[in-house]
Amino acid sequence: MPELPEVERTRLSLSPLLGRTITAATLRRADICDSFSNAGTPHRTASRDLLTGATISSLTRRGKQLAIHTADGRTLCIQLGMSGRLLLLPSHAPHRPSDIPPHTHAIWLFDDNSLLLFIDPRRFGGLSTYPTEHALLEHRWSALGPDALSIRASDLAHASENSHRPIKSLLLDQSALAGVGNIYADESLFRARINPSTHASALTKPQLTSLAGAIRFILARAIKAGGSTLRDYADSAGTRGTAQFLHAVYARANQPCLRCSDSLLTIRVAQRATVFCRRCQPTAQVKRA
DNA sequence: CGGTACGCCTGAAGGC
DNA sequence: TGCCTTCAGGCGTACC
Repeated sequence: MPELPEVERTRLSLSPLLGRTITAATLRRADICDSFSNAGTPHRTASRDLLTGATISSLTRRGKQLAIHTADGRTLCIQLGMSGRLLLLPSHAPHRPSDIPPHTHAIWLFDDNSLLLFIDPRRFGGLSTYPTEHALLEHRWSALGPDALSIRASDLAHASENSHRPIKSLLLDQSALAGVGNIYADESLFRARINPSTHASALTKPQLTSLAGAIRFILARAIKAGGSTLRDYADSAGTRGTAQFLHAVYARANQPCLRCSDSLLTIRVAQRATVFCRRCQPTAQVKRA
């Protein structure tokens, strides 16, 4: 389940594509792709622009979304969803049909004979194409909050104002901050010692500062570790991550808290399994005189 | 309109 | 052993 660290590792692993030209592209499942016209209206057309003929000029990321930019200005936005991944097959190996894994929905061929595959068994991910980078920023990324990797306490304060939602629900809201999913939300809240059910507007300034720092730390550390490989995540070179071994609470329900040894609890917040320590992340107490 | 509920989809895992 | 059910979850959409 790729979140910001896994998408960032995927982005970094695609650097061999810079300067390469797409000589052919195949869309094997049309329903994973949206195209945007110059007017910005999303629509599904018979021919979708998978950047054929274009030369890759840069690779960017905002939150969990990845964008491939080309020298002629076109932009392809890739959302990995829950089970999506990219696989880059290098040019020195001959490609056989058996090289193409199941659930491969799009294939790009490059001028050096390398192949890029978009694989997504659950199809929660997808591709969106834009005629310009501006169209991507205007019509898609404008809906995203600030990138979680550089989130500041003031950003969280702004998003938390007058919000009665549980703080975990806010962290998962990509329009509030972009990049945090269920895993890193739980990890960040544990590190900041904040109860996931706390109303966002009830957080104190020190708590917001702590939380922003925890989010940046947890995400940066996970990137360094290559991302979390829980089931089958790997970057585009096939390299798996080890950040799952750093998790303090995620998927550790009923196991001892690494800080106090109390048994970790599971509850549901915002429809998501949520693991926390009731002693290290206590429910906010009403202040008494 | 802020917030919650649901459905999409497949494979892993658990129960009987 | 094997079939059936449940769960996992990002995110768009429906709903109160």
